[in-house]
Amino acid sequence: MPVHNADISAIFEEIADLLEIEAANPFRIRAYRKAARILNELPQDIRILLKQNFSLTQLPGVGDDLAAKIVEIVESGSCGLLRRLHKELPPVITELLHIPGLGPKRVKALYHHLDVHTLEQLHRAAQDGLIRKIPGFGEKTELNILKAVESHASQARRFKLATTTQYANALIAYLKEIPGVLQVTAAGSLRRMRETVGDIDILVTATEHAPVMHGFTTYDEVTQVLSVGKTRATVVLKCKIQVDLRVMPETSYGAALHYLTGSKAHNIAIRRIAQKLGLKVNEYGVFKAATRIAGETEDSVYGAVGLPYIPPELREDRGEIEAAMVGKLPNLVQITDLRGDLHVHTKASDGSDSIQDMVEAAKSLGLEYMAITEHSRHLVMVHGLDANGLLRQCDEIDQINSTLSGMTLLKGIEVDILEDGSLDLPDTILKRLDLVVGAVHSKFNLSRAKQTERILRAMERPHFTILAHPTGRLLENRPPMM
DNA sequence: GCCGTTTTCGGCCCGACTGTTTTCAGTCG
Repeated sequence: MPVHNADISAIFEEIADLLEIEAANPFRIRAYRKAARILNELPQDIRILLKQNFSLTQLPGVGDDLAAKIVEIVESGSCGLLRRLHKELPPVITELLHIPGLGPKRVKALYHHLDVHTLEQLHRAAQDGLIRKIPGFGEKTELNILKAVESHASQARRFKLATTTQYANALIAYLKEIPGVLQVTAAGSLRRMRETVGDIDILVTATEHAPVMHGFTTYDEVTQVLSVGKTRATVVLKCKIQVDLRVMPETSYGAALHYLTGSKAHNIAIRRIAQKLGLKVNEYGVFKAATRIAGETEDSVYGAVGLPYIPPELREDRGEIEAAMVGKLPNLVQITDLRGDLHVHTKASDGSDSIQDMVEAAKSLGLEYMAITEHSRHLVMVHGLDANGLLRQCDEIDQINSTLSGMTLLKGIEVDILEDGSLDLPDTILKRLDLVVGAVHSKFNLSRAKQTERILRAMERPHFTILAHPTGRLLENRPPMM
């Protein structure tokens, strides 16, 4: 069984969890977590890097010790430290850390006092009223644990960006109507445009706190108020998404937006830079001793630590800070940069509009070209086109093209890549098209080698132009092909 | 456990809210 980067990352995360329960040096724990994150996001395969004699200590956060552990895991599939930790603590105990309200100290106490190490045991202990008897725990804590365990099972962990944006926008519009509210902005992973988000973070600036907190916690989609203070509150919406809201003075808007946007790793890196400059960065601003020197805008926060503005989409501590330091931040693609669309369906297969409707929509977006790419016949459930249907559509496209100015319609197909790597339509038909988009829609679980061979074979066909959705994943629904 | 334009040793980001331990630890973001 080959060891993937993600496997090593998972082992380091588990070690960090167990060390945390054992109350190990917090910085040692952080080192394991940082290395886990780096490995998880590393584009190159560790096994290949090792074969090329790459020195692992060149990776950020990886020193001699962790490099040796990575080699150990790649070679043996496991890690001695993790085996030792498992002798002291049952492996499944780390799942308790994922219950909101339970951290390492409480998990350790639950294990030592009640021998609880699974969710089921935790649930039973809470129902039996045993938890409140542990020193440091009380009736309320026990009730919160019970509720958390019960909702944990049914709760999806992350939500798609597009879905979350709808809920966030509705809430933002509502908050803007509250008297005294000046600005309402979505922050967090939503603002960083991550493909999935775990919760919604909202920043509000207002002349008064109280009306905002009252309005927020009584929003009619709120089903649970998890916490509410003077400047911060957390609720859960009907759709099960958690929302964190922070109310800040207007003068701290930039610093608060930076803090709430994250990512956590990016913020830590920025704070470390500030520290070296003798400054302190928090959500209220950038401080030199007790004097605030920046914080009204995000620009001012970055400026105070000697950096240009870094767009939210890049704030993951994946090299953007180093790039910013030397003036080499990339220019992000803007929606206005898009000149055409090469993957479009109409109601001829599983779309919902006519070609003409799609042309109008493309024109209104300022596109210069658009390819019509229906599914091919193999996808019966979406009325994929056969050769005759496709040829008829080609005639229709020619006809519409003759009436267009300033925009070109292209003839295409999203042709199925069959299990053996052949395409779902013959070359004699495909050669009449402007482009051929190939895609896998079935047999996602072939072996890695077979799947690769299948796709490579398809790409070698003479008229093949573009490979669509290369991994076949559906976010939160179907894992990528491996 | 990592790291170094103050350091090869001594640091390591910062603050809010909750519940319970009557002054603060634990958890979270």
